[in-house]
Amino acid sequence: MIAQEGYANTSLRKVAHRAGCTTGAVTYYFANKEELVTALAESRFDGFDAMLAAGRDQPDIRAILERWLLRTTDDPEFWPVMSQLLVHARYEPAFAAVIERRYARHRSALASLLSAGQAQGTIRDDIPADLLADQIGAIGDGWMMMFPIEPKRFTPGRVQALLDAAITLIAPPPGARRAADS
Amino acid sequence: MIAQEGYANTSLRKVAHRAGCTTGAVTYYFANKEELVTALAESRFDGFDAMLAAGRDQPDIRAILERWLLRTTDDPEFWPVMSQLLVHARYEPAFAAVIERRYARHRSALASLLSAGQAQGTIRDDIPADLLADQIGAIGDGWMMMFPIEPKRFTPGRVQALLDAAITLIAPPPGARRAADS
Amino acid sequence: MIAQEGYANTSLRKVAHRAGCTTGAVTYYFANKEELVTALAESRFDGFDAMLAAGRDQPDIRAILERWLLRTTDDPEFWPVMSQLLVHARYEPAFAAVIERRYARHRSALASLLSAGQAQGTIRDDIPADLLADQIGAIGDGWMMMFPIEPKRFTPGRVQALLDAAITLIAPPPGARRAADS
Amino acid sequence: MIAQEGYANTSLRKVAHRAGCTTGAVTYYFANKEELVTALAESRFDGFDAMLAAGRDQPDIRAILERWLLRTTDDPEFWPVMSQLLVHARYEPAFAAVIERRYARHRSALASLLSAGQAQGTIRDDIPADLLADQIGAIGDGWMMMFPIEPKRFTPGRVQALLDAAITLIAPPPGARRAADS
DNA sequence: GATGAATGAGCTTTCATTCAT
DNA sequence: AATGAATGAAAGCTCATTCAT
Repeated sequence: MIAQEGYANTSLRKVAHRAGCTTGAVTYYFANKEELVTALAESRFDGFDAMLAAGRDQPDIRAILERWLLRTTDDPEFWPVMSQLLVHARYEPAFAAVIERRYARHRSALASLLSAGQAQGTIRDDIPADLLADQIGAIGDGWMMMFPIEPKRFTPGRVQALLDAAITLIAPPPGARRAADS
Repeated sequence: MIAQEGYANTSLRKVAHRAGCTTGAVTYYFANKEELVTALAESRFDGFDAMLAAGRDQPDIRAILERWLLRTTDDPEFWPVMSQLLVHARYEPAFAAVIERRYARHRSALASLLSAGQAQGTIRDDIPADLLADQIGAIGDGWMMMFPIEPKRFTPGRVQALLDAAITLIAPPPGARRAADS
Repeated sequence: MIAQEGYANTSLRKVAHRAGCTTGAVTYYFANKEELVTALAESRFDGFDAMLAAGRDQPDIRAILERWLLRTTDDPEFWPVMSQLLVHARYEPAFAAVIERRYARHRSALASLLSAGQAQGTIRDDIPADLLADQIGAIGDGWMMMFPIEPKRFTPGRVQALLDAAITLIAPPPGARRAADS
Repeated sequence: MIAQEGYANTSLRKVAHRAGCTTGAVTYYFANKEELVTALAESRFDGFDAMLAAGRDQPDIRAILERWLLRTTDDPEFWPVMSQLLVHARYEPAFAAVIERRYARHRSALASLLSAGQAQGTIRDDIPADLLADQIGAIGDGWMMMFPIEPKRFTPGRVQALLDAAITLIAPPPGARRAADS
């Protein structure tokens, strides 16, 4: 509902109707709208975490980014929903807290992954891992933000190119890599 | 109003009250809410363009990024407003068109700047300029998205570090630069 | 509406319908339900004050009581409305304040009237005027409270008898009167 | 619940929650809300009757009034509950019937008490006993009505003074008493 | 140019009530 | 005996919009 109509146009009535129940049933399970939306946010993050965990055994920064990007085709509503939720988080405190906690966790996971990559020489080490994680996170958020507005720009080919470019950005410079190899 | 209360909590009534006029006056000048919001978006882009134009004579990618980031302290409501507008653009076509047009212009300006930088050897050239522009744009959007939610993470020091890291990401790798210099 | 259906069964919708306008029109003039009800209370008190003022030139305790009692036949909804309002006042502070202020005024007016009567020897003076005023007020409130529940008990004859009895209660005792006469 | 939040703000949900059971349990024991409220009214009257009966052996009009007034400090919720119930009785017939029956009984008990007093010469006999009973009842109801709104006016001292005044009002006038004595 | 009255639809939420379990 | 899911109506209130003035 949120993905298709937007947060502002999503009413409990419409949600109930789409869920095939009455408005009363919705408010029976969720004390109020904020609680419903917060539960939705948690569930989306859970789904995303599960997806990340699926590839935990062989942690690979490219695979992570790829999975994030493939959410687009995988579940084309994931980004639209998340961007709606994120943008409204600011005005619903209980909700903002969820976002903050979850995002911090993702960032630190990403940072430790990058840090490991730097030790192995597969990630450039001229930028601290936490800053790299912030930039990668920002790139992901930026894509997420633009996708709902200009989905046509996210063709499979372009997505692939963006992915390659992102990998290249954080790869060690050829000279440095050579130095590490020697 | 939008920055402080969020798009969903912004009504024509409140806008009128803050503007010191009646609701009727608002609807007199703007046929409907979408037109008002679209006008607001245009004006924000205009302001941003003016800011960019101010440094047009000596185009410097670092200065551009710096100006974008400094919007945070400069006009702390710029990012919150823009993120609210962007996220709602999807559901108001006339409005989405404005975004699309303006963003495309910014991206191509950024791409030509990066392209010039690549020719001069100040920007890495192992990634096509248009892809680099997309990534830089995404980073900017990502920052814009997170700032309203976690403003505390955007301390002046962190902003500076993020800026430096972004510059480093798109700088030519040491080896490549030396090769270009020779 | 309140008189006929009771406070709890009175909705803005019903009020609007009876007033021949939309719910929006009601909330346009009254910010919320409490404000509407408070305005109603004020207006009822105003009406009652006007009625009292009409006989101000020749202040006569019997006439006052008579007018209060005749409200029953005069405007048979006055008591039902007032009792509903009074009972709900406790839970709507802005509204309770109005009641308190207005009642205090009536009580003091009544007390000074009784005091004057005591000086003239037309009112018993073995009970302080303010206590007498409280008792008279309580009698009036008690009538007001019972009337809506058992209107049949308030036949014109009974009302007259109650009035006579009340007057007798506060009249000077025969002995005392004789003493005053001498 | 009714005393604290008012009749209009009392829902079966809240009652159930306070009783530590489910809404279903409430509707299991009481077919509907009116039945619950009626049962409450009966129980309150029962409690009041029990209190009156406690002093039945030595019937004393002052003691009766005193007990009624002491309900205030005894059980400070008695008056607020009763006034809420009474005022709503009008709009719930089954409930109004209970009130009518119970009140009639109290009034006749009071009237016979007063009549006996008149025979003994302890109560003024220039007003028929039934009218006196009505007035005393009205005074009690008036106090009950005002107490929830302005509890601060009912200090122990004031309550005592009101009680004394009421007794004085219905006492035989000094002259008449002397005449009866001779 | 601007007002302010008014509309009517829609919102979130609360509620009494029903009923299968 | 009691639960708890679910209903459907109604509540107070907000809103974008219209329009006569």
